Amino acid sequence: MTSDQTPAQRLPTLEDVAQVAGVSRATVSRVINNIRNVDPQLHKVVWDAVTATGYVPNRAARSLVTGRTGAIALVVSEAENRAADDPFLGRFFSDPFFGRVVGGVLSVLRPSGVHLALVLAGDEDACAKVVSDVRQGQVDGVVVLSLHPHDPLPRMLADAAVPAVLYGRPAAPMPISYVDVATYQGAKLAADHLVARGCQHVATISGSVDMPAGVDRLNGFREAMAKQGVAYVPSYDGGFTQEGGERAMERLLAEHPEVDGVFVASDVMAQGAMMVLRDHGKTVPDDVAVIGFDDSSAALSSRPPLTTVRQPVEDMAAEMARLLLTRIDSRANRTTSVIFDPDLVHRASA
Amino acid sequence: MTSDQTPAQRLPTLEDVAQVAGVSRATVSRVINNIRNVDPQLHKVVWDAVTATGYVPNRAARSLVTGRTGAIALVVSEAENRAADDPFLGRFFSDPFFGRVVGGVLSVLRPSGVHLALVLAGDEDACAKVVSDVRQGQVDGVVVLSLHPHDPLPRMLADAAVPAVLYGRPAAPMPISYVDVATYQGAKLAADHLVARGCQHVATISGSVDMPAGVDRLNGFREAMAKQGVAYVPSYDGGFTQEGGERAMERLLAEHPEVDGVFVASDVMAQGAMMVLRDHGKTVPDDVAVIGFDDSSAALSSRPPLTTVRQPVEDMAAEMARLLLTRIDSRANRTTSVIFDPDLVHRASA
DNA sequence: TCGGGAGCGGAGAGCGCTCTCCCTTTGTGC
DNA sequence: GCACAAAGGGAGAGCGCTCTCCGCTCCCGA
Repeated sequence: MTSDQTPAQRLPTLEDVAQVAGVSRATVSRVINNIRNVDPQLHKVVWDAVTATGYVPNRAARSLVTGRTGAIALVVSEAENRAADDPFLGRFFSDPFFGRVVGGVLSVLRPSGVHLALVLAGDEDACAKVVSDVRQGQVDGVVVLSLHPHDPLPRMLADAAVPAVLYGRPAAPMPISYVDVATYQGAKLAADHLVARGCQHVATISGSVDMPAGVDRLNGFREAMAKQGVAYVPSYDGGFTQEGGERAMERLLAEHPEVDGVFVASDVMAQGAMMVLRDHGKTVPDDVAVIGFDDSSAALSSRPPLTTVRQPVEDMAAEMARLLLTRIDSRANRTTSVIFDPDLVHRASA
Repeated sequence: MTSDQTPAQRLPTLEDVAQVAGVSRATVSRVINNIRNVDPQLHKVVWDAVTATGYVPNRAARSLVTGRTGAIALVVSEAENRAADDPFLGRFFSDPFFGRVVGGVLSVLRPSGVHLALVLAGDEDACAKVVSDVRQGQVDGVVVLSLHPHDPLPRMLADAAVPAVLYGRPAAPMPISYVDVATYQGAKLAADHLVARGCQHVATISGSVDMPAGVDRLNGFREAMAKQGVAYVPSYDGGFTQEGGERAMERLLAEHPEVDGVFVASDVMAQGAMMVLRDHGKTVPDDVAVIGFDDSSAALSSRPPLTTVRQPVEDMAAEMARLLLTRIDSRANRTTSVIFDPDLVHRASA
């Protein structure tokens, strides 16, 4: 009664485990970190002692000596000069995308005990902060969701040669790892589906053409239609916003009233486009078939539900985490890219 | 040339700063942590040395001795027995709410250098993990977004007497800190606005009545209408989903076709309700005025844009962080609640 | 039988920081 | 002028862990 004056206060340390197991601190450490050959019997004895004591490694102490923090940052970078009231960030969090990314990343991180720190990088200073954070060992690396084509963060990370993985190909070529979806292939799925439905007059509403996703979705669709023998596809820029999608569809209907199939480069734009179609008395998909891209929440809440090209977001996010952990482990500064195949999700709009 | 073999490798430590400043390590530490009286002149000398060396405290070393990690977790808890394919999490990330919470929390955390770790607690095991994480010092405390009334996490946190702050009053009374919005007051704003518009036949579509938000929004609205002399307000349960809102509106129109004003307990339900109104040839707000609650993305993307009761989410989230940091600092186990005033955001629907 | 290597485990030195002592210096009241 | 207090600053002991040495044991081939 007098010996244990700290009932539930002090957490068990390596020393405690070592004492229970009857070995030295070093051996317990080796067992826990699976280093070198430890006698299998001892191995078991040590693990029993670990469970008996309820030992959990102190990550601060471990960090101190290894120089790793055991944490990576998920950076949501929206850095770009623009009006302070631009609700872009709101719009970004506006669909399951973010949640899917987090889920995918955590599925890889959790088993390895690595923490995920959330960081919002709103301007160039914040980007600089991110870079210095990883250089100063606040985190071991970063996974980046970069929302703008002119975001300086990817370049800064590449220059600093710091462990980082992007979601999506960077706007300009640079030595940095990323995961992406095979956009051309996705656009082809949409094109082939529209043609198979018997659409005779196909058009497309594109995203901003200064973004890789915008360009690729447009060119991919054109190429796929060309393969189907359709030499020309009218296209209208919707700028990846709902209002842009509405305007683009207005123009499209005005200039090509005979249109009976549209590939819209994002679900949000498609939602706007379908509202306009409805206003013009066109039914979807009977008068005009519509296919979106992303499979965001807009795809489900729109009427009718949107047929759309889906990216395997969770898998891509998980791969980001995997790439990053590998990169951190093998201190080599190699950049890698992994490209995933998209799916066509069949719903009512096409 | 031979002395500095590690050009940009080794980060400056307290020792380095001390050497530059010509004082001891202890003094630098005192200056940096603002502890005891240090000669103001020395104070300046030390800070100059800090900037000169580019020193940044090593948080692992600091954690090791203070026993604090300098990190808190943002737990998104959706634990509850239900179908695996329930897309609730997706729906949750489906609006700016999450982003606004993160922004609010980070605005407080950033200046104090505290990290925000994201944790998804999907089931009871994950909740137990959260509790043990904070007991084992993986994080210093948790900020919780609990999505279900039967979520076991709040109770577990309360029982463990661990630093934690909830967003929203817990479903059952328990000793745990939380921030919330004055729901009755918000409902009153909606009621008064509908009456002021001249609505004669007011009804409400409520959320799930097993959730505090559901009950309070309903009762608050009834009470406020009663104060306006309206003894009875027909109400229909929409279960906080878009489909539920649609069904509730269908029933409402069937049973009370004369309705000319509706308070809908969430924007998502209001979006569904407005679609139904439109299908029935009713215009909003001329035939029927609609007021939502939350000010989520649905409020802006719906047609017409939704007049809605807005919670000061950023402020509330910031307060959560503040409460948590205070609680962590003063190891006392005191629970607090802070209640915020809602606003009525005037848009086109009412 | 003996040397040598391989395998296994222990001892101990820190990682960078905070914080408790303790010494020095300066101020203050009689 | 002296005793005492108070305040500023230094020395040094760890926090809990990893990892490099190093020594012991065992096994194998010569």
